[in-house]
Amino acid sequence: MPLRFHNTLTQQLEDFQPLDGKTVRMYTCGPTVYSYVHIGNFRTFTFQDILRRTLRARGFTLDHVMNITDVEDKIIRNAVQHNQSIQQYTAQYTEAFLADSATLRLQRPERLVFATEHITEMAEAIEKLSASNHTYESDGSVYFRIGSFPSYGRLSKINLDGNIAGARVDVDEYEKDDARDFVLWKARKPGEPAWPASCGEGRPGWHIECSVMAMKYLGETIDIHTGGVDLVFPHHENEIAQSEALTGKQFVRYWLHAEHLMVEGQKMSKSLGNFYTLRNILEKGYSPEAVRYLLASSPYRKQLNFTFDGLKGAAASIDRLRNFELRVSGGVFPDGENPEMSARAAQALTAFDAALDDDLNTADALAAVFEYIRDANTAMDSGAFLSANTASARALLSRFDSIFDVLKPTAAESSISDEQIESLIADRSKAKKSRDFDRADQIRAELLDSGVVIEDTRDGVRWKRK
RNA sequence: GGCGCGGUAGCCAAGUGGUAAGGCAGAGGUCUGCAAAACCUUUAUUCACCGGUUCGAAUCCGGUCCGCGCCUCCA
Repeated sequence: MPLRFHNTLTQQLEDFQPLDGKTVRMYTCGPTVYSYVHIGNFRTFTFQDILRRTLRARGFTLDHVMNITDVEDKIIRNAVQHNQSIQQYTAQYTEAFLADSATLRLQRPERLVFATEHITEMAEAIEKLSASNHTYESDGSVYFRIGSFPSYGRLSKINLDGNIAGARVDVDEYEKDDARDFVLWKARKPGEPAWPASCGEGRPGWHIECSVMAMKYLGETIDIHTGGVDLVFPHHENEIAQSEALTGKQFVRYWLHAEHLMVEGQKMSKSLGNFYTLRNILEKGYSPEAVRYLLASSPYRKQLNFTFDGLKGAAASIDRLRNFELRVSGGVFPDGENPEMSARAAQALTAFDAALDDDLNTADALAAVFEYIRDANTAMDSGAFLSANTASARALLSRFDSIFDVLKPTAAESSISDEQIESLIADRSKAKKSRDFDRADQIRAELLDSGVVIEDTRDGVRWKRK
């Protein structure tokens, strides 16, 4: 089955193929670095990571660009409050974002690009748009006239005719011809950072940065563009208008949008007290892998209900996967190969890939892995799993982890070395042999205090760090 | 008002015409010095509700109710 994605533009599942058949040119909307990125943002970024990894697993080369928005109203306001330049102010949150992303094992895009490093290109783009009558100037600011772009609204299916009853429409803040016209260049205001441009000193609007940076690095037509659903309108709609008004070519072939995350069944908001950053959650003692698993386990087009029960469940699921991996790598199996078990693993691998190919159905992909694990465990218990079957089991786990990336525990500072652990386990085995179970249990408790779990199996003692 | 996503067991969640995946949690059991791990059994005659189409519907159609998002630079 071919790789298929749901395209927001057509609202249909479509077979995916990059324009040149080989390299996927992908642009993902990154964070605005005015504060710590929250867990809802990371739902979207985790989806982008699963997308990246799946594309690579299908053999495509990736050219993935993510922007960092480092000039914007909130940034300016906060920087002024902290008596810092916007560069100083954004640097710390860019750092934090990259660190958090690494904690969640999000692969770095091929290029991270910063808005403030592309002001010249943005000003040039605005100049071209003005030359072709897509803009107008008002009080020193430059606006894009959506009336000049007939297919405006195609992505978001927004109705441009008539009033938007019930909607809040800003009509007075700027002198706009149409309420939905958007700003390309904001005239300089006292105390704000500004750059010189032919249309006057000022700073770029938000939408223009993505168009300019995407096309600079990826070309006029790119394969995939992603973001959260809230970006469909107006951000992505505006990107299309600007870009296609500039080039006359289709800007993006596949638009993919991640649904939002809810927290305990409610919209995440500061006033409800359910607003979390990754750091907030890790401070409560949850592992980064559990967070990653929870964010990745639900398909991206469904709202995800983030709960602490769900996090505990995610951690338990990871334990099950890791226990199986330990059993495969540390178990002693009879010689030979059971062809049925090898076929079972191959079937699971196929099902895993097929689920991901189907618009990244991660829940279905996980089911394929868990079903295999149950069958393999059963076979191990009955002696039907043979030594040569470990290869196909490992192949499946490896494929799984190339996408989900949760098997390897995050290294924690440990007070105890592997040698000390082995030595204590040897002591405990001696104690057990002489039926001194009190001593044996005491050693087990000591190890547990140091974060080491030991388990007695048929094939000897196995241990893992918690 | 417009556009969009969704309502499946205690919780999370797959399944888009053929007779309800998977994970977590719970109960009982096997194994074990104990524990853990693992396995087995068990937990939705039923998929928000009502009507229709069909041999057959969680899946298609119509209607109703409910949740959420967007409709001003919020993932």
